[in-house]
Amino acid sequence: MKRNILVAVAWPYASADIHVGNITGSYLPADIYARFHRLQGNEVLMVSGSDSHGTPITVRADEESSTPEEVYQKYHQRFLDLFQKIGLCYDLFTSTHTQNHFRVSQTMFSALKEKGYLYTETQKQWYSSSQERFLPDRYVEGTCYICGYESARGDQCDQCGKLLEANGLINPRSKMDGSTPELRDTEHFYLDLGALQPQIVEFLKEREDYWRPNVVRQSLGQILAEDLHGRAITRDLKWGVPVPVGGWEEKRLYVWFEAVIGYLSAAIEWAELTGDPERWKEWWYNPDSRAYYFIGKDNIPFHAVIWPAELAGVGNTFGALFDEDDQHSLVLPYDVPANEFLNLEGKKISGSRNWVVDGLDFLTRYDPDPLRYYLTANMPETRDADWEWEEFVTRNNNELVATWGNLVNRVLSFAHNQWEGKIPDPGELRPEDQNILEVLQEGFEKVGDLYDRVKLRVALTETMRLAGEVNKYLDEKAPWFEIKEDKDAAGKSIFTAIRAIDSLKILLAPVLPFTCEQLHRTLGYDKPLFGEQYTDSVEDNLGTHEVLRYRQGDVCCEWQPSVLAAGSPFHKPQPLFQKLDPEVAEEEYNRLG
RNA sequence: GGCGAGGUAGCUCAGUGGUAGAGCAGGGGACUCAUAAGCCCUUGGUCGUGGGUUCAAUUCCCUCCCUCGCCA
Repeated sequence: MKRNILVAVAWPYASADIHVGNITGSYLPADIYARFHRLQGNEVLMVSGSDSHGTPITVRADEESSTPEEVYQKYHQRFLDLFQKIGLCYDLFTSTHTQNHFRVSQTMFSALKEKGYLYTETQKQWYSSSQERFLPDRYVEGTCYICGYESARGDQCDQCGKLLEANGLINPRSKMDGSTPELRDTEHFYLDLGALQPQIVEFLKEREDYWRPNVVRQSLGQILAEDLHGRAITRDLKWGVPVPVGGWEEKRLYVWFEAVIGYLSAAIEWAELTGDPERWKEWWYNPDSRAYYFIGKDNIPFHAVIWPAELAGVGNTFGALFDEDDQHSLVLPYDVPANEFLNLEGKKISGSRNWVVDGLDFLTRYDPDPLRYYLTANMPETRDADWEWEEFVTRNNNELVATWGNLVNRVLSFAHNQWEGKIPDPGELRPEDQNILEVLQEGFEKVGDLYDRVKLRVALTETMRLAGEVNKYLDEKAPWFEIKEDKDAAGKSIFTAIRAIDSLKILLAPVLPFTCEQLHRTLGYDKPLFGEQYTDSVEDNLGTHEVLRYRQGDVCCEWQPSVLAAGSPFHKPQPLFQKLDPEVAEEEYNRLG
């Protein structure tokens, strides 16, 4: 039975480049998951975009004497470039700065308001009269009222480590221009999480048995211990989504409230772009569809608590306001398989201290599949992991080149030389041949189950173990001896080995799409394994935004063992992977810091 | 302070109520189809500490210690 799978991927904040930690945290696992389900024949919709609003972008714009729009566009373009190069097959990677997203976000806001889950409250906040704007807490500095440290930030003191009430800072000054801010009243809308708490607790408890413990227990434990309270969802800002209420023209929706709505708005935009504007409902209004949210652990509260609260809160009111469908509620997250963090050589990744492996920079020297492989083999699914250049080189050489790449190369070279580029006809297979093919067949179930449960790291380990089994089989049969005595016997071995390789190709394809596609062509297939990525320009009343799209097209192969036929032609193999000089590890390490 | 995750062979990690596994690294061997890759054999661990439940715990419960994260 075909299933609708929504692969919802974290929205990168458009004010910094993406590094390997970001990639393995959410983007890569999402892509692997989407590719797996595409091979399964399920209806996959993978969406995300650039988180384009918020104060840091306006601050960056001020620093660079440009506009928030220019800042977000710059990084957005770089995201599109990177995602194509590492093969992230988004059905739509868009932006929050679109007319469509504005409309969807404002509808969510209005629906929550109509349901009574919003209220307003007035608070005091630092206001810079020189800049004529309210300052976010972290842009105010002053003397800590606890320890007396003179350069405490508005939200936290770096000396005593205490979190501060910004209003209490002594001698406050703006980090922007050093001027002295004053406290002013400002009114904001709040999301009444307290009122939504029972629904959230029920939502989490229903999923407690299959969610990752660090995601669900943390959230649930915290709520049960301390209860939820309202959170402001508007800001005094000019850049962002306007608040759809009269008299609120000077304020915007707070990014944390609005960005998560992107999962819904991107699906709606995708449907519009494909010319089938109702199609997003197959994922969002269909109670049998499953929504998976791939995020880093820093985003857990927003996806395990706040976004579900927004969705549960609107109920069927979103549809009623948006497209006059009051029969359906929006689908709640099925799973939030958040990853932990990736450290780098034992230390926290830090862009500003150059302790980072940047995605685009990496790809100027290495191929995407070795990156995807290493990040998957080492994915921080249950706890923080560590990127070590030495391990990257070792795994590349020992596992990709030696175990898998060499298996492909030794079999196909031998076969191509001895059978003139055609797959030998094996006649009747021997028990040992059938045995290894059965091992592979069972692999499809086992590995498939692991992928499905988002245990990508183990799925890959198990697949590589199977590659090892095929190497073993080959050494036992030793077709290079068989051929001297009995070419038919060698033909059986080689036929079996090629089928095994062709099957392994499918098992590995979610993780290694580029090299599996190459192998796929070498084996003589006409149609590709996957569709193609492409960019597109979309115009609306906010301007133009580039998007990344995916065209599934006419593909072949499903999540099934190989049925490659005897006699079919194939090409002489080219190495799938480059062996790396061990010195590379040291060179790369020396680039850091 | 509250909530949570993790502490298993030199390294990276699996795993289970019945006295521990993989890969890499280390040691030895036979072979040559292959990017000197692959294959076979092998050396490594009182499964953080102290208790408890049990016929039996690394696996369940509690204390404590260490690491990391989240919240106020």
